Amino acid sequence: MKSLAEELGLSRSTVSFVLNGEAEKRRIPPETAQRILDRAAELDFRPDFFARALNTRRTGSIGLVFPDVHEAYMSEMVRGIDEVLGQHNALMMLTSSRFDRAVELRNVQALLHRGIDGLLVVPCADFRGAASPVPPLAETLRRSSLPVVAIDRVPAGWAADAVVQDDRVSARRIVSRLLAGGARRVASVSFDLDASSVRDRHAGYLEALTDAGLSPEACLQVWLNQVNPQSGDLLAAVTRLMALPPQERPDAWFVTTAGLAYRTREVLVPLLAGAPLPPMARFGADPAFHDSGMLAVVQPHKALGRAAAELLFDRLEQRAGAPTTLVVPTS
Amino acid sequence: MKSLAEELGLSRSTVSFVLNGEAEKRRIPPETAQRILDRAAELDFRPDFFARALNTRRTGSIGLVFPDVHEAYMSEMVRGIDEVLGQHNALMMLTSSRFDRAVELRNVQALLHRGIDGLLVVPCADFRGAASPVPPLAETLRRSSLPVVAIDRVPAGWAADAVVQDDRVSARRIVSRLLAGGARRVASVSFDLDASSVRDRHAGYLEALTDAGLSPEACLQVWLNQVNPQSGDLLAAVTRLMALPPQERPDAWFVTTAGLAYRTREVLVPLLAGAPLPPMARFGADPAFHDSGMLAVVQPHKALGRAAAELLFDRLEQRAGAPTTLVVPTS
DNA sequence: CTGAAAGCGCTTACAG
DNA sequence: CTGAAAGCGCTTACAG
Repeated sequence: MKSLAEELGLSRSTVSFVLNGEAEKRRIPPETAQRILDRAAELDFRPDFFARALNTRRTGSIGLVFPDVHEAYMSEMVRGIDEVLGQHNALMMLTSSRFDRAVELRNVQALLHRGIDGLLVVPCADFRGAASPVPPLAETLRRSSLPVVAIDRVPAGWAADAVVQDDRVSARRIVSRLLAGGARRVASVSFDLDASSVRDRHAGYLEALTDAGLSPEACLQVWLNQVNPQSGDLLAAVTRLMALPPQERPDAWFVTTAGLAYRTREVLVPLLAGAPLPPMARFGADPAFHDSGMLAVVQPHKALGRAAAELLFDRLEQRAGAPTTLVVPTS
Repeated sequence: MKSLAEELGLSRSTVSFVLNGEAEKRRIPPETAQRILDRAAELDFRPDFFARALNTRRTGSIGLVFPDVHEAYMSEMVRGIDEVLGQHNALMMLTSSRFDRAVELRNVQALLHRGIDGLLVVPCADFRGAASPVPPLAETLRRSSLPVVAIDRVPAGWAADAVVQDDRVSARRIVSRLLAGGARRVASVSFDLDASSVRDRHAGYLEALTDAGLSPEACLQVWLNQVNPQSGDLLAAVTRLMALPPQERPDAWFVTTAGLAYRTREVLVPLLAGAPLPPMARFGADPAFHDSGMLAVVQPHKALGRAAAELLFDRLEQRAGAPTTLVVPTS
């Protein structure tokens, strides 16, 4: 930049102003400005990122923290986010928390340190009742005063924006479909996470039962307390339910996530002793070209991503207001 | 840092040296060093990222450019990379090129501008014969002199390191299994990409035929020239093959990628008129809990990721040598 | 309208 | 062994 200024016989300030699009504001003659712009383009000159950031404290980067980069939902969500970031000339810095709140916190701190203008996070949740030594993310973020939007679930103590899908209504609707199909005893299987999405899906399940004039029976709810249901608790729970007298046994299954639904079916099939698989419903679509035959709530991942990114840029551009939680409908 | 130095009655240089782990080299009394370290830890002080990078030109960030973030292979590869980055205290900056070389180039430039110490890229490829206006990635990278490792395929003109799987041997082996099962006319379906992986898989296919004493017949090779085979060329090609006289018709299918294999099957099934689906083989495993019944080459994505990241750090640590291409076996 | 100057928060020869 | 000083490449009041 120095050489650019010297070459054109101008001061570095003038060059800097023009390059930052403040030519008008500074009333620099359009002709001078154009000369600078032309020459900069010729040289393919871009102000040094670090020098610029050291002064302005802005980077044009948005941090993302996702529990995993392989779940199918990721891709659509990232795509939605990417579209919006593109419109704002921002770059995303994507990290994976691997469903671990400690890793999540580390990633957020690393992103903060490296400079991001805003953060989008699909927060991890602890199992209910598991006293974690990791301080809540909300705390760290509040101190940093970084604009941030939570996606998919609202963590405890969250004081910022969030974008979620309508978990309660979706659960209610899909469980109602099971009931409309003739089921009377719908079992529900869920990770027992301290997350708004889990609570809401469970609430929707209960509502559907009530709608149908059934009273929810506690014994048909399976709460899993471990990430890996292969460890046996899923098998134990399903076995227990299938050991009930025929008229008390589940005749349909509602599972809160796709992966868990497949595992449930895997465990269930051998226990059926040849009887037909009862209807199953769950959140999360099948992968392409693989029809599991289950009812599925198709989650609006791309719309969630878009909405979250747009909300974030609203905040960055100071269109302030109290923190909101946007609810995106499912299909 | 200034206040830290003043508080301890030391110069900023001394503090800087100690914080950068050069206490020994500078022969600073261990006791002084410890005082600095302790107080820095107490204050949770970390040197400003931008100021540091402005001087050192290093960021501790590694850029990743992947064609997509949703393909299943991504997750394992990212995990492998992440493990190695963790060991080196590096953070990854992940971007998606969406199979578009123009986007790929933009992403690389954005990463370069934002400062990365090295780059890992799963390169996009053009369709063969499609003269792209986008200059080869290799060119841009050569100019930047950034350490870089290509994963999964070696682009044309690549002068740096690469880590690939053994595409030729894997293809040969799996096609041989089709032949060992009794197939005599194995059709091959592939995107006609200008990529080493595509060439190698095709070579392996031909070798397997030769091994079995069969002469490759050109008419059984389907080359697709568009990303989206739903546009009809796949249907046309498969229809053509199935319209051959019975003894010339394919009795097994080898497809170079999983997604394309599912699409091929989708197109094939209606044409079979109730006849049993012939054996199919392909690269890429089924998603969890979904058995397609096809033979599959399980790709060593995690190992590829690990190996690529390790190679990159070797370069960063100056353990130089000529560019190499590592070949990781499949299973 | 323009430029000289201070400053962003560090690192790193260099002199002692 | 330690510190004063220059410099990394910009931005941005401020004075004119």
